[in-house]
Amino acid sequence: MKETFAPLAGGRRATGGGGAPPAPAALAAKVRTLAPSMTRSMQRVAEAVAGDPAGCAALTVTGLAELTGTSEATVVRTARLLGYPGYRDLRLALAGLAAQQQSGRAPAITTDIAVDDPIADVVAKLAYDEQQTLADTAAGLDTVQLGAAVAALAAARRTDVYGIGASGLVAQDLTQKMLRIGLIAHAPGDTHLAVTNAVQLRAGDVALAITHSGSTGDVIEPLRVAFERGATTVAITGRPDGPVTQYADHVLTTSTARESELRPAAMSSRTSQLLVVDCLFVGVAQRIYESAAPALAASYEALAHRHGALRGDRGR
Amino acid sequence: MKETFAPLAGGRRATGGGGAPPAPAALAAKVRTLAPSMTRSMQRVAEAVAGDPAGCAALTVTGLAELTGTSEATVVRTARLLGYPGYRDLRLALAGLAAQQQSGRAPAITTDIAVDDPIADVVAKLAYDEQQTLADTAAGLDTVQLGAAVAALAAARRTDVYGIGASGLVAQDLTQKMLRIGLIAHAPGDTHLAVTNAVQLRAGDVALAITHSGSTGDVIEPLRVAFERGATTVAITGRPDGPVTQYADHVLTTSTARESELRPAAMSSRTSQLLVVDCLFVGVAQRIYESAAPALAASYEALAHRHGALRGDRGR
DNA sequence: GACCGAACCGAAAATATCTTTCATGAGTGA
DNA sequence: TCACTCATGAAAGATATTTTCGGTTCGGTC
Repeated sequence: MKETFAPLAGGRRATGGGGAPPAPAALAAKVRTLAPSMTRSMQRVAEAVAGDPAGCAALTVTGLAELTGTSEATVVRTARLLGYPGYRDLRLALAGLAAQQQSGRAPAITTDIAVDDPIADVVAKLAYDEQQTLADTAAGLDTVQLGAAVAALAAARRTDVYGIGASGLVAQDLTQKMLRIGLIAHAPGDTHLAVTNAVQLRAGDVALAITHSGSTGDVIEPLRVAFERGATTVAITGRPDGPVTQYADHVLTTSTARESELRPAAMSSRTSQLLVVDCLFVGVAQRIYESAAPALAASYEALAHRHGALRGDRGR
Repeated sequence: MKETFAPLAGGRRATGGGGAPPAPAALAAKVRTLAPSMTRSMQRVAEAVAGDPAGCAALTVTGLAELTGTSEATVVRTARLLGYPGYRDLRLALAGLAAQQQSGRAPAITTDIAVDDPIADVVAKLAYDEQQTLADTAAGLDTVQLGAAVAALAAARRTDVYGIGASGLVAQDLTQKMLRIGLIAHAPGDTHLAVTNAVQLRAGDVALAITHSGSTGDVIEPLRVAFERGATTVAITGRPDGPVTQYADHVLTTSTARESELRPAAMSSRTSQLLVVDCLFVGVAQRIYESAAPALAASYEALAHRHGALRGDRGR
């Protein structure tokens, strides 16, 4: 009998070793995010869980193992990977998810975009998918990590942002915005430049890498250099277990939406990354509001001026 | 290889003789209804359960017993009385209830982002705003104009995309994607380059200008040149009455969401522009599917290879 | 005021469920 | 081909839940 002590029910559960708190409704997103790093058996389990939360919530660990043709151990492993201490907690979350789905509106499942879809359908489906991506990302974002990253950025002497390809544009977006509120940020255009820059970083600086795959060498390399130089490093990636996280003090996970031939992964990852970047920006702007406010106002001013040149500027 | 393939999870005990199916969300009511027929200890348990479903869902039977100063047996008895086969099922229902309650009180995000908003609120509000922007954009997009622009792009000998600042990133995004499916597109980095390029355009080419304000000279100028050279011109702008539309054969309108000091207009306009650009891209990819398909597949391949380097698996 | 019966209640045994360990074998890269 | 890693499930081990059973309290009765 372990009469230890009442485990202080009300409060938040002590986040186990994982670091990522259990997801409430972001489970489907999490499954998609982590699916690539799962083994086949675990994928089967994850698929079953994501496909029928209500049904799986009614199953014991043994039942789910049999249903998916795997073993109890695999089920537990999957639960762990999804961020729960064990199957019991996954099951609880599943029940919650099922209840939400039930009470909520229809799942509104959309089909993939087809080659012969009329243009109006394309618009509707793309908009829906991106909205979904945003919701997933927001739900799956670790606010603790985010807060830490914000704090680091706000206090940084200078910030380097690394990204290649589509992620490079996101990197530039963040850089532009940071410059606009008076922070020093760079987004080196190519890898060599990035590494050269990274060498200059030291404690108190921040290096931020953006890569969907989590394994883009061109981005990892400068981050590694920055990491070793003592800079605070942040990674924005869709693969929280990818190599890039090895050198990241803080990891921000972007969601991975289902993709189709006509809707490459790059689209949803970009949407997801931009949301994260926006969150970082706003968070930082809050922190340094005193000094950022004039800059923000100045931006306003400049824009208003442009608009003013137009016509009756219906402001706002 | 024991592909026994368990038919259904049915193996579990049938719901006891009770006959009453587990209550979904009417738990609080049920507690009140049954309270009179409960013993004192059971009432304590029922009260705790009804008062803090989320908290109780996190407790084991022992924990709840201690919290209420009763015993496990009493907790189980209470669960039975409430219509569940046992505590385990009550707990599951509790988790569902908690999730429902949580999701129920979501619409508090109608306010602007404040300086002292906690980071979690920032995430929620930003995501919500961007979703709103997407919905607005999709609703306001003229599919006829869009279709015409798609047709022009798909048939173009070459395409120039103009954009400055944040819009410049969107321009680059479109350019990257078009190149990836074998179309010739450029996004000149500065105005002079843009104009120089524009001079080369002629009938059968497309020039596409992206500007939120609709009056950005750096973007209008090259578009004007292209227009006069006989190229088909497209404008993506938030001001369908702005100067830029003067030289545009097709105008695609982006939505302008409300902005606040901490959420500059650039954010929502970017989201909006990207959606439009994605629609253009997908539309074009549909039109030239025959030639684009191999390129799209090749992109896939390249990505898969990257992933392959990470770990061995490629489901999907 | 004392006795009796019934029902409440909790401690601990019994059972079910979940978690961990460990040996095996499939797949991979050299 | 061989060594090696890692996924995998069987079974042991740990926890949680359910049941059993006897003590206790309360209300009614004589």
